[in-house]
Amino acid sequence: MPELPEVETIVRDLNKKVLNRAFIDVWTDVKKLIKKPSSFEEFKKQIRNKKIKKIWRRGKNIIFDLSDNYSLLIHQKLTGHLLLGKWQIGPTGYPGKWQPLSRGPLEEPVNRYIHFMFWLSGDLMLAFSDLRKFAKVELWRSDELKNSEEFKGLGPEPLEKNFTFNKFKEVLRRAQGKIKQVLMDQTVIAGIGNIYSDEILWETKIHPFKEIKRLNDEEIKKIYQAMKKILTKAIKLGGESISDFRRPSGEKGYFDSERKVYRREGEKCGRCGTIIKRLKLGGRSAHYCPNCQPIR
DNA sequence: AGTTGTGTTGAAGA
DNA sequence: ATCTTCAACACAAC
Repeated sequence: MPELPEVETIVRDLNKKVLNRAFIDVWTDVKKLIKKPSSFEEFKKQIRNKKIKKIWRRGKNIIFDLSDNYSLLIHQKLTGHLLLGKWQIGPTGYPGKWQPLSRGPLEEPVNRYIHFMFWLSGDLMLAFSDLRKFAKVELWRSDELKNSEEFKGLGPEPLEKNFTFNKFKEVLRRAQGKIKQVLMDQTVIAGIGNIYSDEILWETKIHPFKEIKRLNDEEIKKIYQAMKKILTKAIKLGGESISDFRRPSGEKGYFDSERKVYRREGEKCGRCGTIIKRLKLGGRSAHYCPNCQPIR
């Protein structure tokens, strides 16, 4: 599940490998993932021969800034991830499936759900693997994307230097509801999902269901600090690969060694030994330690 | 073998 | 308006 650290990992890896390459051609077997422009044919026509100027992240969105004022936006949703390498449509073994031409992590099953293939200049391919086909692919005029409603609606970037404690307090004051839900609300703050909201709240010893209104300044400060610390550390480790996420090389991220509560229901809390529990919150799971994170 | 859980987002429902 | 539920989809685990 790519959240901010996973998306950032992909963006950093890609920036090292594909700058100044051009999109030569594109293939897909799920045209409906392209939400903009309205047809794959048009998408293909527009992206051809556009050069990659810069790759950046906004929330969980990956944006390729291209030549001629174009921007390619990819939201990986639950199971999507971009891969770099070389493939060919397999004539044997798995007929009709993309086969990596080198041995290694790209051969892993989780990297084989390839539904987009981009040919880049300089003899390199960019593949998009997305098991559940939830992703969103859009080609924008760069200036229109920056002024789009979906971009303006996104909350601030938690890791930006000018995102101060006072600004965090301000956005929380405007929000309402339970802290876990608010942390995952992209219009409040951009990039945090289920994994990191659970981890941040365990770190701060705050119950995921605690109402925003009932948080005092000290608690908000703790959340602010834990958020910066955990997201930064996760980026350093290349993200979390407990499930489908892989970096562009096909390799796993190593945040797993730091994972304290997410998907650890029934295990012992690393701080106090109490059994970690799971609660349902708006159709998704919240993992927490009932001793360290009392309701209050 | 059928049912449920998985988690992001936007749309539909209340 | 604002909150909750659900659908999109594929697979693992029960």
